[in-house]
Amino acid sequence: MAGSHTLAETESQVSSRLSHMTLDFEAMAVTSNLFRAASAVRNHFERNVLAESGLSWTAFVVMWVTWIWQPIETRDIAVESGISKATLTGVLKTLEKLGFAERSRSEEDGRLVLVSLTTAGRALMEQLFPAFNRQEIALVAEVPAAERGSLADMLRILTAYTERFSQA
Amino acid sequence: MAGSHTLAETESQVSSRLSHMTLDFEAMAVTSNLFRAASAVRNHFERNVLAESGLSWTAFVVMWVTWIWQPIETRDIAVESGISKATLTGVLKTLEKLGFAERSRSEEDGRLVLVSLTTAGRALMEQLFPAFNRQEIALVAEVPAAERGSLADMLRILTAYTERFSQA
DNA sequence: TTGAGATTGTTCGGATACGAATAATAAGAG
DNA sequence: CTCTTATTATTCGTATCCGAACAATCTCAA
Repeated sequence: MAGSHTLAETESQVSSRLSHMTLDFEAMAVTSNLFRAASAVRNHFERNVLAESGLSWTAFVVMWVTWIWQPIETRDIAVESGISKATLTGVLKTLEKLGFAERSRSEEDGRLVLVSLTTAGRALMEQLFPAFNRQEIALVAEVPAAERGSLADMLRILTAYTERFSQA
Repeated sequence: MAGSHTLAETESQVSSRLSHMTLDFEAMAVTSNLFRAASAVRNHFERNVLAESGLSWTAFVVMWVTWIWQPIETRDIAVESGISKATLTGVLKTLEKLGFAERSRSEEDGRLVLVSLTTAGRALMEQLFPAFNRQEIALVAEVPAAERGSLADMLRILTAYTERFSQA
């Protein structure tokens, strides 16, 4: 949200719109920057690492989760990937069409569907994941080393807070 | 990505898949947590603050930017909101249909389109934004006060890094 | 055993989301 | 004035993305 305008300009404009309200600009800055960072980094990775493989960010995450834990049930993939069941169904359809993943009914429980990577899918991940990690390293290198752990921890705190609600 | 499994479990599984590679787990944790946090917080806000107004997260951000800077050119809205021009066209169509925003051709430059909120749109923002900020405050309160500024700064660093590429 | 309730994956409808192509307009060199 | 180039918003095609409704399957108490 803080694009071409400076923080001070934005705060001044917001204040003039809601002069009667007491607003917490620090809280605004955190959520605003959280989403700017996430979408900017996501687009960067999609264009510079994933583009040639034809995978979207979400498709890559689903493949990664499957790769690590296969065979894995779809409900678990959805939770680990942070997407809904409905979205996962579509992504799996895409991955099957590309020949990277395959579904199979569970023997023990007819409601469950197990997912595994194909040989081509595993080969892709073995090539793609190291390239992905190299980009992650370059990205995180921008943050002072002493603060990286703290950054990861604080992000975990934000996630934990929101997930506290969805369990009820 | 780090859902029901612990960090140690995940690292162990990843190592067994790529035992020959040297991986930076700290870098992995930062990007992974960045996206988990962003999507978790986004879903939380959509369900608990935006749902009754019928706005999506993106629609809200577009309305917020327009509200602050109106009248504003669409190209600027796209940059400030962190979405593509193509996406913005669709979101504006939705907001016009809901009666919250309106488009008008620029007098000086026939290529430009200026966007403003309607009376109903401004009324909605005056009610919605304080509620939104209250939720932001509750969320950020989870992070130790002394580290909040640092968190915002580090997120800004990540954004700046990726945007360094897209300018060339 | 049976039937009500819970769980799971899919489908459906509608709204993002992006890159590429496109039409309209503007700017600038000659 | 004109033609080339640049800029802008839209359209198009395709892929997410979610909530709600749904059918299939399982569980477990009566």
